[in-house]
Amino acid sequence: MKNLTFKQLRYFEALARHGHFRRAAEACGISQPALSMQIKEMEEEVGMELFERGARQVRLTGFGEEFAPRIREILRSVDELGDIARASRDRLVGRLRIGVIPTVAPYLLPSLLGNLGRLHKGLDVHVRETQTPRLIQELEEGRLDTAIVALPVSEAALTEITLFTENFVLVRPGADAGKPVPEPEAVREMRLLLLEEGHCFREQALSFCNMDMRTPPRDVLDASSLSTLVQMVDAGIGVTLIPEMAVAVETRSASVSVARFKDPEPSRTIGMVWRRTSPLASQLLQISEVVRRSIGALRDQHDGQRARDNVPGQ
Amino acid sequence: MKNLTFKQLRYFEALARHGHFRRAAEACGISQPALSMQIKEMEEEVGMELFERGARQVRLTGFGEEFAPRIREILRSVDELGDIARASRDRLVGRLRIGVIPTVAPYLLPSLLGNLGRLHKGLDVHVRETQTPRLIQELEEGRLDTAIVALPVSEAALTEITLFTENFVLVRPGADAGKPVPEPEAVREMRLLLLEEGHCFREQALSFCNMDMRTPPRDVLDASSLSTLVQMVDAGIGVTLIPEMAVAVETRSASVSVARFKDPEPSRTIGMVWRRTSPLASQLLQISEVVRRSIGALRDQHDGQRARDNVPGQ
DNA sequence: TCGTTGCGATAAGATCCTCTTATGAAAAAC
DNA sequence: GTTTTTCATAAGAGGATCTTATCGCAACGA
Repeated sequence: MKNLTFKQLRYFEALARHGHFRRAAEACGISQPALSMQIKEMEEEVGMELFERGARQVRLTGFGEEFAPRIREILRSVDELGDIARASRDRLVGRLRIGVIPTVAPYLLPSLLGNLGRLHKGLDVHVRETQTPRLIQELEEGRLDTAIVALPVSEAALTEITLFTENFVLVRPGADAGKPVPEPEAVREMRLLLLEEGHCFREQALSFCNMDMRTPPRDVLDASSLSTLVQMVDAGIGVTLIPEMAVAVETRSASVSVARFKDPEPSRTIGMVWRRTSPLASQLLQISEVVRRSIGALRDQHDGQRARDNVPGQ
Repeated sequence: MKNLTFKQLRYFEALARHGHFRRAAEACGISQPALSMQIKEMEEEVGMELFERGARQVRLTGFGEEFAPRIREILRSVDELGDIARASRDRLVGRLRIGVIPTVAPYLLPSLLGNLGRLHKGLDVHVRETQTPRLIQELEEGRLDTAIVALPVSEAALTEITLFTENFVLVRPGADAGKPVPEPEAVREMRLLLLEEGHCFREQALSFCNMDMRTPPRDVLDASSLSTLVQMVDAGIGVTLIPEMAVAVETRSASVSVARFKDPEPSRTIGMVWRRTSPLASQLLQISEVVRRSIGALRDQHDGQRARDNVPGQ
């Protein structure tokens, strides 16, 4: 049964339908002898006669009739493969496994998932939220299709594209609202609250204050989310830095003040990365556009809120 | 999608399983470039990349993963075709449509169907009981596989084999039991009860009495079954002829007498016919053996009963 | 950083398969 | 009895598929 071919199945089906070699051959677009040979070969392959050649008509044998519905079913399945392929040709479809770092996920995802669902119906999005090193590892193992992280990643096996750059802002207790913005070095002397180890944002914040990773600030509090940090500031425990993106969400229900730094403002660049070999490259570029659009929407929203709250703009 | 081949599907499956071209090729018994080419061709056919070629590993794309289970299902179905063929190779299997004339069916079928069911489990027997011309027509149209009729049929398109020959016996009212057996011509003068037009047995009986079909006997009664004929005789309405085969069943509950004719006894030959082109020929020969065995069992039963009832033997 | 190694892609030629046209044989139709 | 219809067979052309040899690329090790 190893040498059965699709052609033979199609020819079988045509012959069963027409009951006539010449007409069936015509329907298949081949000559009558070609069909005779293929049917014969198929019968040899199967080891049973499939058709009864009468003087005036060709009929399925009882055995052939057992084959016919199964063969039709197989041909249908194969045609369906074609349908699926055709349907997915230019459309982004199937599973998309996307990783996002925790300091981006809660702000970006609601908007992004909404847009993806609207723009790419039939796309099955899986989200993984964890820290950069694990995302990169899973990406390289093929367990993720892409990741949204802070650049640069600098992995030879990965392609990275920039999505946007955002500044960090200082979050202080509401009472500090009017005070001058401290110099980076001055922040070192304040009670600076930071995320726990492993978050790239922690390193970025430390780096801005010119702090070495081996000489941590006086009193660190290892929070697991920006939300916790802001709540801590609100409780008067200290100050913290958060990315602009998080301002709208995190300061909404807290009486804290937000202050921009003087130039050069601290910032981070968020980008998308994927395996250089990924065949999804072109689709991922499409996705990156959707991400930018989602960010844009967030920014507008943020700006609107900033105006209402009288938060210093840039 | 018209040029997909089974080979490609098998190669796809192997590559998906091994995640490695060389090993997959080895598993398929071909060289690595051959596999590369077929996969590439398949991808072109589909219009999508199915595998992601990484530096160190080969993985299914998300799209490929949608294909994989379907392809496995198709391969499974094809293998099943092989299984079915192998299982049916030497065994008589599937549907067997058998036609039987009404003057044989009620006596032969109980035993025959029992034997067929016992000897060929999995054989799906369909029985059609009607008169010879219709059986022959349905046979030639391919709506029956074989028919059991009185020979000869003399159709060029049909093969016929003899199953057995049986005599006709005279059935008279029980009161006539001791009377001498009449000459054939004498029967003509008796009130001879016959089957309705169309039954071959009617013609055979008439022929025995040297009656032309255009000069029917004085008082015909067109019965639709031998059973009816015997009941009529039992009621004293006349006499009839029935084949030996029917004696045991039909005279069991009637007080009629059965008499053999003097040589040459009237008789008929029952045989099996099928299309000369039927691929079932060899299986039908097997079937014919089962029929003979069934007839033999009937005869023995009949002989036993004849001995008990003191019916004249031959 | 530079060979080395492993892997898949590509190239060129041999082989096998499948198709076509031409023809044969058998049965049916006229 | 001749013609027609139909499927099978034969022989050769063309195409598909395989093999061996080789390339290019990336990862790995010294």
